[in-house]
Formats: sequence, structure tokens, C-alpha cells
Amino acid sequence: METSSPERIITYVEQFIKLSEQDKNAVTEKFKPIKVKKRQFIVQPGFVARNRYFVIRGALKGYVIGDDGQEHTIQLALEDWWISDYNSYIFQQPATMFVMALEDCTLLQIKYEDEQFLKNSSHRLETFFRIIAERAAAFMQRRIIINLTQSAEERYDSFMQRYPLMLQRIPQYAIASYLGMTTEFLSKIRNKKVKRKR
Amino acid sequence: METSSPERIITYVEQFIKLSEQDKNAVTEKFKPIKVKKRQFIVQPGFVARNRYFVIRGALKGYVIGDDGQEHTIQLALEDWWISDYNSYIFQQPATMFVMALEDCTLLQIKYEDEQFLKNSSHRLETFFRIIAERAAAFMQRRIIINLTQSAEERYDSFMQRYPLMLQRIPQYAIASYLGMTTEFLSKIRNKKVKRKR
DNA sequence: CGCGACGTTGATTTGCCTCAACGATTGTGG
DNA sequence: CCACAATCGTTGAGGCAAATCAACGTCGCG
Repeated sequence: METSSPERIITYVEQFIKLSEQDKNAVTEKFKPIKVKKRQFIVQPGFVARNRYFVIRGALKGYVIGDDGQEHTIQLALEDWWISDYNSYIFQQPATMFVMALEDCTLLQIKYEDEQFLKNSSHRLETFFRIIAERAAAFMQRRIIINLTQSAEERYDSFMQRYPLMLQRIPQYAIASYLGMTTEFLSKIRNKKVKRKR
Repeated sequence: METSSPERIITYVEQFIKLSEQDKNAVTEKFKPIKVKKRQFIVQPGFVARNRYFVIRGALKGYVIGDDGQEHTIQLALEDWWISDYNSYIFQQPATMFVMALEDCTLLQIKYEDEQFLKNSSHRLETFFRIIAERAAAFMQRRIIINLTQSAEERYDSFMQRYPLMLQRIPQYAIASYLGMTTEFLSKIRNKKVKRKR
């Protein structure tokens, strides 16, 4: 049996702030463990993303379908990452993204209203959510910079270096799409690297 | 004489949360008005961005210089926008960005430590900074989606629609770079539009 | 008035995409 | 437990959107 899920999020939160016993209880109460099976959707376009998810175990992707019908990966998530349609969740407006499990997953789910409650009832928890929002923004800004400044091969290199675990568990086509290139082109990049090493 | 700067930020903050008199005083005290002249830098690579800036009047751009020596616009700001090197400011690490005034500007400047103080001393102000961080993250995610899914011309169209004011005040080359294309290509897009209209 | 900053236009090149065909692996129902 | 389909990755030929390079026009300002 894996470490119990609520324990995991307490540990996670305590990386950033100190929690009173009361805070811990509130957090444990509001985050509900759920299981989702591979290929199952937890967010779909047109519906408001009422929940935010913290990954205890498993892998997921968030993607949009462009006008051309192409799939574009916006987010990837493994253990200890958050996932949802960020825009939809924050503003409680209809989603544009799909979020789908790439493996069988155990997640902790929190409802929008419950998150508001936690933030209102505890300054410390408000601080926690502020910190993760800041980190999300910083993360996305780095991604924007990479996308604007680097070639396809450089983007793949950065990704490999920073997220070696993802390479093992996320299908190539999802990574290619996350990096803003086609599966075919990523395949050619990898092939070129192999040849270069000999 | 323009509306006094501190008043402006109080109005801005009150769009999102209610402020006690004490909060108002604290905010007014910590945000310092400064003037910067066109072409002046307020953030430079290698130095920690110790401040975050709220634009009272003027226009600024944040950009990085890629390995190829090319300039890439990461952020643009007009009245009521925030600007800094987000990563550098949040983590208090050396910046990778330049932030430069495109016009003579009046800004409100807040020091990192003072912002921490405001957040610690008032739950309401903590909430405010949480909200703007969430909005920053949502904004950047939308930009990532646009960059991944749209062609150069579509990106320019979205930009025109959403930020018509920017077109008047930001030089074309900075907009082109913000949208991830060259000045020359943007010029050709605009030219094509003009022709199409006749 | 002259110089630097900004924008335009055309010719050429290129990084990446599209399309198509084909293995390898996985999973699934009979 | 096998057959067959679906999923995933690879490879190659050809095409296109956007970059690069180069030259030139214009405007504002020191």
C-alpha cells in the first residue's frame, strides 16, 4: 500500500509553509483521493473545471484541439504536479482543454469552493496558494522564453535535461506536441542524436 | 498634473479586494513613485530584480537576447500593467531579462522585502498578491496556447483584437518579436491585409 | 541637416510540416 | 491463446510558412 494520499499533500504543503494542526485537518478534509483509469478524462472543453488535481501517482496530459484538428499538449503532470485547465479553474469559466490520464492514476481532488474556503479561513493556506500560483507563473514564463528563443532540437535538449523522468513515461507524440513540434520531427531529432554519438 | 500615483494603485487593488484603512496606508507607504526616461533600463541580466513595477504612465518592454544575438520580447506593459523579470523577482535570483522603457514612464516601485512585509502583515493583501499571481499564470497559459496553436497571421489578429492600444504605442519590431516572428514578416502580413481590403 | 531608429519590399533559403508507407508493440475479443 | 486492430514510433520525399539577407524609404530628433 502506498503512503496514504492525504499525508502526501501535507508533506508537499510543508515544503513551502508551516501548518497548524487545524490547517492540516482542513487540508486533509478538503482534498479527496480519487482513482482514474488510463484514457479517462477529468476535464473537457465546454464544461467548467470545478476541480484542481494533485497527482499522487500516475501521469496525465492537458491538451487542446486546434482549428486544424491537431492536438496540442499544454500541460504534462507526474507525481507531485498539479493539473487542471488553469484558466477554467481560476475564473470558473468553460474549459478549452481536455485533461486525460496517460496511466492509471491516484489523484487528490479539491473543489473550487473548498479551495476558496481554505484560503479564506487561514492566512497560511492563502500564502501557500499564492506561492504555487507564483511558481506556476514563473514556470510558464520560462516555457514562453524557451519557445521564443530555442530551435526544436534545443527545446528537446532542455526538456530531456530537466525532465528525464517524463521521457520514460510520456508517449513521444505528447512530448513532441508539448514542445511545439510534430512526432515525426522529434523522431528525426532523436535519430540524428543516436547517429552523432557513434 | 495626473491623478496621484498612490491613489491609482489603491483603486487598482480595490478592483480585487476590500482594503482596510490600515492596508491602504501600508500600500501607499510601500509603493514608491519613480520616473524613468525612454530607453532607460530598470532590470538587467545578471542582477537580481529587487523590485516589481506597476505602470502609472508610459510603456515598457521586457526582452531576452538569445544565443544567436536576437532580441525576443517576453513582456509588454502599458498603464495598469505590472512588469519585472518575473522569475528573478519571485525567486530573487539573477535576471535573464532586460526591462527597458519605450516611453518616458511614471512607475510605482515595490521592493521584494516590502512586498513580503505587506503579504505577511495582512491576509487581505496576501489575497491580492495571490490573485494577481493567478491571473499572471492564466495570462501566460493563454499565450502558450496561442503560440502553440496559431499561425503568425492568426497571432497578429488575436493581438490586434485584444490589445488595439498596444499597436499605437509599441514599435512594430517589439510586437513582432512578442508574437514570435520577425519584423519583416509582420510587415508583410500587414501589407497583405491592406491589399485584401480593396 | 544628417544620422540613427524604424518600417518596407523582394529574392533566396531553411527548419519544420505534411503526407504516405511501414515496423514494432500492445491490447483485446472470439 | 491466438488473430487482428489499434497505438506508437520511424523513415523518406516533397512542400510551405517563416527566416534571412540585402537594399531602400521615411521620419523624428539631437
